[in-house]
Amino acid sequence: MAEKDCPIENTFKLINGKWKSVIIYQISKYEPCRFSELQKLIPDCSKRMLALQLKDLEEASIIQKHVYSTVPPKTEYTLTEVGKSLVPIIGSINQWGKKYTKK
Amino acid sequence: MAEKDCPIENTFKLINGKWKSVIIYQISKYEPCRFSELQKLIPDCSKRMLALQLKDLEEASIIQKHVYSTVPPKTEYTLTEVGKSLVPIIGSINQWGKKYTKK
DNA sequence: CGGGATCCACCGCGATACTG
DNA sequence: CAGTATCGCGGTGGATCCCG
Repeated sequence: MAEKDCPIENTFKLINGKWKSVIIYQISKYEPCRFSELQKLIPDCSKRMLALQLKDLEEASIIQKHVYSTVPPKTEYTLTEVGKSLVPIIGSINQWGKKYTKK
Repeated sequence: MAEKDCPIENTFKLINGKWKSVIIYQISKYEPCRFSELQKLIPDCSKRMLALQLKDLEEASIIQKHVYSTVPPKTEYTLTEVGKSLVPIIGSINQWGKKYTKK
């Protein structure tokens, strides 16, 4: 019998969403990151998606948003401890991809 | 500048699809697995989806299908070397999920 | 600058039924 | 037993415009 609620599935829900893992990875490399920085780092992710994914990640307590209420506005994203604990996993996924993903 | 083609994204394409990672995990624990075994192990995954995902994984050379042309038919799924190399990663995802995924 | 709101196209996925 | 075929809908994500 399979375990009733699957940690794998739950975890995937968090880092899935098409861009979340990449966002976490980029933030881990360059944090703190501004919104516009992330746009440049992940050009294939639309502005809308980036905003949505960041919101999801924030609600999942994986990243933290710091808003500076200046004009023009400025925000910075950093990883939480939970988010940091995810980095090695994403790192190994990255390594695996380099090895086994051809082209 | 972001790397042009992202290994993370590529890898996620492989193990994504909602059930693939769970399928790999279950096969790694019980291989060789029959189709009906996997159905019982992952009851939330519909028969149709299971078939589709297994086909994807086979085409990605992550699993191998062995068909016994008997009556009634019998198939067994096993991991390839590539598939096995994925197991530790999925394992750590599982561990992470146990820790940080509440209820 | 850093988003949110709205509209819409696509396709992932379930339900059901059929086949070798 | 181990799949495939067809239908249909709901969610995901892109394009565009707006707003503090």
